[in-house]
Formats: sequence, structure tokens, C-alpha cells
Amino acid sequence: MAKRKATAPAKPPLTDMALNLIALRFRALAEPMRLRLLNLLMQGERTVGQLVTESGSGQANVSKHLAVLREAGMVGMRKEGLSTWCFIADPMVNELCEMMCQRLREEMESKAKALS
Amino acid sequence: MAKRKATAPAKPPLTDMALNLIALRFRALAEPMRLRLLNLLMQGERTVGQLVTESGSGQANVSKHLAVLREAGMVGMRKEGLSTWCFIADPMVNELCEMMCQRLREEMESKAKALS
DNA sequence: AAACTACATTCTTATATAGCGATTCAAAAG
DNA sequence: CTTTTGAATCGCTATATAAGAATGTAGTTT
Repeated sequence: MAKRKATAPAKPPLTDMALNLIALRFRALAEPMRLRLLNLLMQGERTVGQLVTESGSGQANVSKHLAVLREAGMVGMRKEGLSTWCFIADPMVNELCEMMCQRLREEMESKAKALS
Repeated sequence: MAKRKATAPAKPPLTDMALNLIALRFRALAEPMRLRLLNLLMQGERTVGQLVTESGSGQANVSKHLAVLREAGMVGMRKEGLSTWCFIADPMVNELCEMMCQRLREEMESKAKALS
């Protein structure tokens, strides 16, 4: 029997459920405020209150966004006294954002060059 | 208990504009139907009509989703006679989806193991 | 015990968009 | 020209959700 090449690009079509799960994850990254929270957490752990202050958004809003990120497995939380400390729980988040930023930089520079 | 890694990447906070641009890109990937279209295109070029047939969605809907993917720079199109051929214009799309799928597999297997 | 603190939750409003049908547009054929 | 075909666009409805205000809640202090 032929063994499947590891580099074989022939990918099977994804099921509806898989598509929904993947879309759910990407949706967690599809809001500027959530990206801002992740961006702040990339500098280190923060309490919810600190994120409220530094994000400039309201407390209820930050709490809800953090819930979305937590359900997506991207942010973790641990309670310590009255405060809740948040941290990035999935290093993939950094990679994804890094890739996207890099790609955007390339495109913008390309467009800028086209205008010069 | 691991000591905090010295690999702290110390990234500067992103601007509002950057966050909006990044969110816009992720939003393009945040819908199951668009992921399905991308998944079909991963197998090779398709006309819009073929995508309508294979996706099982309506023509207007597919057309609008393709417009979103095109504006996000993820899908390219070339007209040939009456037909419009679509293709993946940014290999990053494959990487992003691959990463996400891999991550989901890991989590699901982990959870499955936790239940056994 | 009461009062306070840090978050979470609920409720509401405003906005965005997925999906559908109908229409329009553009290229090709008759 | 007219018709046909492939795709884009418009109008519409239903649904999702971001954001703020008010309230609830659990842990802390006094």
C-alpha cells in the first residue's frame, strides 16, 4: 500500500462541523478590541481591571470579550484574591497575529511602492 | 513551575488602524461558507458557477463571499470568456487554516482522552 | 455583621451581515 | 439587433453581536 507523502497537498474537503469550529476560532480574532486585549497580554499577564484601564473600553465590554477569548482557548485566567489575572493560553495566537501583521506590512509596502 | 522564559518578544502595542486592518483579515476567515469556498479552491481553480454548485449555496451569496475574500487579498480572479476563474492568491491562507485545524485536532484529542 | 472591591451577568440599542429572490450587467452566440 | 449565459448588484429579512448602563455576585476588609 502506498504511504501518504507528508508533503502531499491533496487535502480532503472539510466537514460542516469542522468549518464551523474553525470559523468560531477565527471569529474570536476578528474584532479589534479583542486583538487589542491580546496585544496587551502579549506584554505579560494583566488583571481584568488593568485591561479595562489600558484598553480604554468599559468593564462589561472587556469582561465579555475576555469570555469569548477564553472559550476559544486563547486566553487563560486564574483568580488571585479579588483580582483575575489573564494570560495568553495558546502560543498560536502570537503566531497568527505575527503572520497577519507581516503579510499586511508586505502588502502596504508594495502598494506604497506602486504609488511612488 | 517553570521560570518565566527570557524569550519575551517585547512587541510594541499596535495602533487602532493596525488592529482594524488585522481584524478585517481575520473576519474574512470567520465564516463557514467562506472557509468552504477556500477549501474548495485549495483543490484547484474553480469558476464561480462551479463554486455555487459545489458549495450548495446560492449564486448571489457565493458572489458576495468571493468579493469579501478578494478584498482581503485571499482570492484572485481572472475572467475567461463568460466565466470567472477563482484561485487562492495568498498562500498564507493555507498556513492559517492548517494551523487552526492542527490546533483543533490537538484539543479535541486531548478532551477525548480526558473522557476515556 | 456591613461596606467595599473586582468581575460577571443581564438588558437594551444600534449596527453589521448572511442568505434569499429579483434585477442588472457584460460577454458571447444566434 | 436579440437572446442566452455567467456573474455582480440591489432590496429585503432575520440573526448576531459590540457597546453601555444597571444589576448581581463572590471575595475582602473593617
